[in-house]
Amino acid sequence: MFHRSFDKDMNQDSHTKPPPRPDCRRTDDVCVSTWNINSINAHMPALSEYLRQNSPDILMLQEIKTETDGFPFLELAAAGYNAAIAGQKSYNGVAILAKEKIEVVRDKLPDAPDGGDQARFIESFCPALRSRFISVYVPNGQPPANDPESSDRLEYKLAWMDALAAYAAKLANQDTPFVIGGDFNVIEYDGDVYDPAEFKNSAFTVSSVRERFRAFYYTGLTDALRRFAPTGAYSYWDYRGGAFEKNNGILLDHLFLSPVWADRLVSAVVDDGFRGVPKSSDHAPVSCRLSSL
DNA sequence: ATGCCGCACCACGTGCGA
Repeated sequence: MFHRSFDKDMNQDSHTKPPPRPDCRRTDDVCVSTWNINSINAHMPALSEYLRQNSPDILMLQEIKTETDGFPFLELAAAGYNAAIAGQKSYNGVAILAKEKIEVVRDKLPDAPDGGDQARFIESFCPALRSRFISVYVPNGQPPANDPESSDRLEYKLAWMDALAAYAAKLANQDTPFVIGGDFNVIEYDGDVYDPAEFKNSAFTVSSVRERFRAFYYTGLTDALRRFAPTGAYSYWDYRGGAFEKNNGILLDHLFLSPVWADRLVSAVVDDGFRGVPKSSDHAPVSCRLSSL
């Protein structure tokens, strides 16, 4: 009787779809990540391992700290990745890694201060994913140690963020879906830092910076991580003082989705295991899954 | 108040980062 019944059930189900697999197993999803790598050459082993384990379709990188000449194109190609880069010697430098072919749309933020001399922005288009992907590294804004009263760097940061908000507003009026990922160097809420008092009135928390951060994403963008990460999720931990072990972290890295992608957001997470490995960046990757267009 | 750590480089000291 059991077998008879079983066969009958099978026949009844033969024209229905199989049960959905868990989200993490859906191979048609698009995985998009961002990571402040703090020198791509110093942290290539960790990057290779991240690509092998997580296999993101797109990875936005910041602080690659090299020009094109020193960029590890060959190793990345061996790992199955194309790269678009806006490089700079020693400091800054951004890139976008992609499994599929990508085209550089621009390698400077329009109307950035100093004409965008600092390599903090790169915009790509991926025909296979029918989307733009933009990697940004917002200026730090803190004064240098030898001139703690100066405001030049904060002013540069504010001007840069004004230009970013203006550009996001332009993108919002275009049809192409996009993701803007990067290190925004903003502590949006006091809950995004282990000790708000220590960062009070810093270039990460002052209202002028928070206001510009919101002006940027209030153009209609969705912060992927906010949908899923709890308060107290961090993406940066200082190298000093055992900050990672104490979880003395800060949330600085974000993935912002245009509306079409926001409707397809499946999950988002900080891959904080990659902050714990030896010779790691001081930032962890942030990644999200999107159901494909 | 300072260094705490780790990166790059006109490198054995300095600038930068958050």
